[in-house]
Amino acid sequence: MGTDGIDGLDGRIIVLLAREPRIGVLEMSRRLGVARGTAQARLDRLQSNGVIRGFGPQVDPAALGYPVTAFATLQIRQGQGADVRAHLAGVPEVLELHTTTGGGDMLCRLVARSNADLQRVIDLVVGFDGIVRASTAIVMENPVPLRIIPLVEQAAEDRERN
Amino acid sequence: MGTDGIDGLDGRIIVLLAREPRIGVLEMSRRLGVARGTAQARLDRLQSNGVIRGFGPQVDPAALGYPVTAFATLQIRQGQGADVRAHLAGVPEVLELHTTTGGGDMLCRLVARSNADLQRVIDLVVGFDGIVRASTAIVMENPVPLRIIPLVEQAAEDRERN
DNA sequence: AATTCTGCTGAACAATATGACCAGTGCCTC
DNA sequence: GAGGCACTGGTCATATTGTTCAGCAGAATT
Repeated sequence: MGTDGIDGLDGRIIVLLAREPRIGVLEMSRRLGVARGTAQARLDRLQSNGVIRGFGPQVDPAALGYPVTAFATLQIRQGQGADVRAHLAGVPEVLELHTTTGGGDMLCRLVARSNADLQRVIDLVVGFDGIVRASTAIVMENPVPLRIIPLVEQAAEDRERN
Repeated sequence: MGTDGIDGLDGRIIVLLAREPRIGVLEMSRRLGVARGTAQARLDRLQSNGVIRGFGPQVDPAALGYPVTAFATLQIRQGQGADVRAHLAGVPEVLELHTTTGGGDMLCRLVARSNADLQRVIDLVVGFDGIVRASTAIVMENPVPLRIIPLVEQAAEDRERN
């Protein structure tokens, strides 16, 4: 396709947007030293490309009253995958769910109101027929919060070097 | 403190913002049926509360050329935690890093350009002195992408019921 | 019962940003 | 050499922003 990847200007747009998300297109063009139309067009393209999925608010579960995060590895009974997915999609405390290589394994990210509440959430999650076994790891620290900037910069550099 | 949690209007603001992130405060107030000043004040409060951390662009690693995601569980040698954290923070392909309960365990999210490239990333990640053992699970599907809306709605309902 | 707080309303204002255009220019490809 | 493409720098009318104001209702305090 050739539509994949980003160049240096795209990279700078994303980094700038990550640092100061509420700036408008005009201010953006000033910072980048390009014409407003250019910034506009690049931003439109990044969004229709799917590189930038959106600008949804980043909500902190802790501030919502859910300070405990955990990852659960689930072993699924053969053929029950779809049911389990539907079940987990219905649990608000399941923030994310992946199916991974190896047998019928899934990995999900959970949050809870407290360590005690985590027990309730886990029971809710694994108390379902298709789930054979579950092992949970509680998050203590988050030294590297979810980030994308370093990867964006690397992708932009790689593209530039072509 | 009592500053934790959100009420129904806060919840509707977040949901609305998640659905149509680029709308302004004025449009927001129209949709919610409140005065502009109210919407303004609520949004400001949500941000200074830390409930909304920001509006950074949500970048899709796949569109950047990194379609492969994996989770790696790392076993760390006693006392080497800080070094390992610093090492992993320097690897762009490490999108996220958590320390979890149990021994010296860490869980990190990785991306790579391909399955073959994943080998390079893993070598990069685990080729470090403090890391004793690593096990990797490659993500095949992502039935529930990272989400927060259901939790926001539940938190708002819980608050309302008081 | 009176008072003070707090949050919401509805309105105003100047300043700014937006979306939509346009002609002109440099670069690359065919 | 002609087109196609992306960028520039400019215009325009319209919409939105940040800020401030007085008024009002309900809750809590005195």
